[in-house]
Amino acid sequence: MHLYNTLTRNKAEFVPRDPERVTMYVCGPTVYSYAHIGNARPAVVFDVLARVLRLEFPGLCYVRNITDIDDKINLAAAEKGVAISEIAARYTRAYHQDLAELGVLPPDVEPRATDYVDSIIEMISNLIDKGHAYAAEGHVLFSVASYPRYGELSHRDREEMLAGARVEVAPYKNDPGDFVLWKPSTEELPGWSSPWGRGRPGWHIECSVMAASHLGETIDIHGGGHDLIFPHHENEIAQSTCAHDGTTFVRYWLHNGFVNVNSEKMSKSLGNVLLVRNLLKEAPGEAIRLALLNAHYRAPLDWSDDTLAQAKRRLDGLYQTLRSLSDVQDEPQAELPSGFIDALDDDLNTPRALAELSSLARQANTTTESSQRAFLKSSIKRCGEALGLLQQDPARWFGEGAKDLDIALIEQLILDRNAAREAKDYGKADKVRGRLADMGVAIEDGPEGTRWRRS
RNA sequence: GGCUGGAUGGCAGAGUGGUUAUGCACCGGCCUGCAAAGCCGGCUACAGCGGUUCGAUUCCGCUUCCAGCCUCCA
Repeated sequence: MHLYNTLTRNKAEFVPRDPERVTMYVCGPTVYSYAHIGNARPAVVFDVLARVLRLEFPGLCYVRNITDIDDKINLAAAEKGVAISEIAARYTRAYHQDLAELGVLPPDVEPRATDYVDSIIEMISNLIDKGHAYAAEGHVLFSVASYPRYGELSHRDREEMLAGARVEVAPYKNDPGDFVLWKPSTEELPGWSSPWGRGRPGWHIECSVMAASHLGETIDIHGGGHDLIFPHHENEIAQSTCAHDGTTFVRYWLHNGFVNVNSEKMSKSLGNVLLVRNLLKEAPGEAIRLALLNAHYRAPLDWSDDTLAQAKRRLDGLYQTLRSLSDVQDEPQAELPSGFIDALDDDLNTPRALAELSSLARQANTTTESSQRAFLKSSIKRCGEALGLLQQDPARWFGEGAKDLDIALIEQLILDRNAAREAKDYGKADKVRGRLADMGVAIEDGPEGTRWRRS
């Protein structure tokens, strides 16, 4: 498999340090509000990467953290008048629910920052001892000047960064680029006692600590949103590398592109933040997942009014094919077609993989030979599995068993209509079909009788 | 200002130095009582200007436009 590494700006073959235990860390959410589509993208993308890696490396250890200590959480708690822990718990739960709807499998480990404060304090002390950090006015800051390779990931020069600085530099910083490892907490804010007084961790340190705790000093893959390249990941590199005496922190850096909404950046000030839970009212989670995978993960994805509907219709077609294959056996051990594998092995090219999947569906729709149909069904299901799609029963996808539909009535109406057709009373037959259509039910007459689906 | 990455058909979105992406929508045909689904075909796409080349959407340069990051936003 070849992956594009942000650090080298090149696609390179992925060769794990230890094929028995491939290590991947992805920056998870800060739990201060409901997940939006931009949070969903990395979750889905790296879920697919984990699935694909596991095909070759079953010993993959995938860690995705929850950052449950952060000033944004504190702010949300103050605004809503609830306890900070309650905010974190509430949105962690919501995050899990939303991702489950999108077919995202849980990572192997999901550490929470607040469980690692002792280790965070330990790493900070270590950095101070080694001369990479210093305490000032209750804060502890990382000294970027002590790490000459700072800026390597984001391709930034420290001098140049200063020229473009938009923010006032805190007076306790030795260097404007220094960032906070630890900061003091007031009485009402969550805090832990430390050698520098009661306080809480800064933003970046928790990921360095959790990654090292579970995956060791060097990890194979580290992923996250494109915006995290600077400063978050740049700072993680500096901290981790310095704390571990120069040991390589991450071998492959992967970053997913942003989701824009109608060509604009999604932001609270523009009021165009698309929450996963709201999108789930418009379409099934699987359609959202497909929409996310329809673009290459590194490219920006523009979410327009049409995006979800297109994905939904495409899934309709795919499930239609699976439904027509319900008479043949699915072979769970079937191998993935090479074209499909090649696409995913090429820096996780999901659009190309989806094209392969569509091609299999077309073949399945064309052929009548039953062993060939069974083979294609198995291939489609295995491809779907790798992408986290097409795993439900087509009947379920098309709405049978849905609570808001009266199945018995639908079936009775279909019987009525077929009786009318038998009697060549097409006027009545069409009238019944119209009634079903009003209920949101579409009818399909086939050689094996009439079937229906949610329209 | 600095650093990245983009500009592909009605829409979404891959890819390639010369041959079909794929999907959605639309149009025509087949099938069907009619539809739907499916199948077959169509819809003459690669921002602009130069250069390299037998040949460029694909390589190089320039221009225009767009997006992201520049200390706590996935």
